[in-house]
Amino acid sequence: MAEPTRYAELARQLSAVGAVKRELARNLSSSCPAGSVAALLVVEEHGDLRIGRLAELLAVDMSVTSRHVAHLADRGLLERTCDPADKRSRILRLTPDGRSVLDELQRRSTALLAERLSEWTDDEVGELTRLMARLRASFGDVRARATANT
Amino acid sequence: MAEPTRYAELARQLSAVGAVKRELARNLSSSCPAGSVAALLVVEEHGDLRIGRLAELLAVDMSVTSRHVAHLADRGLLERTCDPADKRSRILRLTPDGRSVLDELQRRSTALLAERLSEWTDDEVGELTRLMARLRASFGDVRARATANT
DNA sequence: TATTGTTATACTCTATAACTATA
DNA sequence: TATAGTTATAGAGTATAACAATA
Repeated sequence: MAEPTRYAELARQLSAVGAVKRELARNLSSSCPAGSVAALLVVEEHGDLRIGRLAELLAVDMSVTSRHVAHLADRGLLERTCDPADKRSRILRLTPDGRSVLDELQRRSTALLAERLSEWTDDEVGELTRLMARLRASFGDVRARATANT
Repeated sequence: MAEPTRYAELARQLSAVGAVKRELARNLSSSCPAGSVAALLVVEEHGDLRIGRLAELLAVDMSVTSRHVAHLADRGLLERTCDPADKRSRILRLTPDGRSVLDELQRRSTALLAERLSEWTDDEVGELTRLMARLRASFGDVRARATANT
């Protein structure tokens, strides 16, 4: 349990991190919208999954996810196959093209971060990444965890 | 200088942190839009400043900032006074009402984070906050630094 | 001429609600 | 009845471009 002022400072940094994301997005200027890329990344990270599960992991409404998935499928970056066990469901899978897009994006974001964070040590970058992942697990995955077993 | 894979992992976490921000915003459900609150926080943090400077710190276009500021001024949370040294400029200042809104929001976000991050130590929360602030300084403030002396 | 700020327009992301198909 | 997904609509956030006032 941390001191109360710690939480206020963290909340402020969370609000301010939007500036970093905007700068990153501007410099990457991908052909694929950022929201769709976020969805693609989750599919890559978690492997095949349903749309509802993807929505939980993204912490957005299923309707939003459905649109992103439709967009990605139209572009051939994602594959929607019917779930034989539940004909209402559709299983999402990354296509080779989808993987190419992510690889390219990763290559460019890595180069950009390497430039901007040249004064950071390996440990510092790793520590920030680890803590952000833990923040997501502690804070953002509540709904995802709650329904992960259904 | 960190290993290349570190940067890719950080980029992924930056993409995913949106989920945390959405969860936070949902649970706070402020009367004031998140974008305007972000602007208000920067004014509080940096003291009186011009709209152009605020736009740099937020890493958004000045037109966007102008709209947020107009919205905040309409609600009486921000004050726009003319700069005597440059009649094109307007100096922004937090009003007592603006401070009240931020105080209330801080109170609620602190309570929410305290609940979700109950297993984090004081040092861990502090370290994440420190690294996020440094990320913002290293990555996001490039344009802001470049024009800070003009 | 250049700069500060505003406004008009368009695009992306999101949520809510109504709907279809299946369980 | 309940659930998985889709679609229509509306609201917030942002960028670009055209504009007004001042430097």
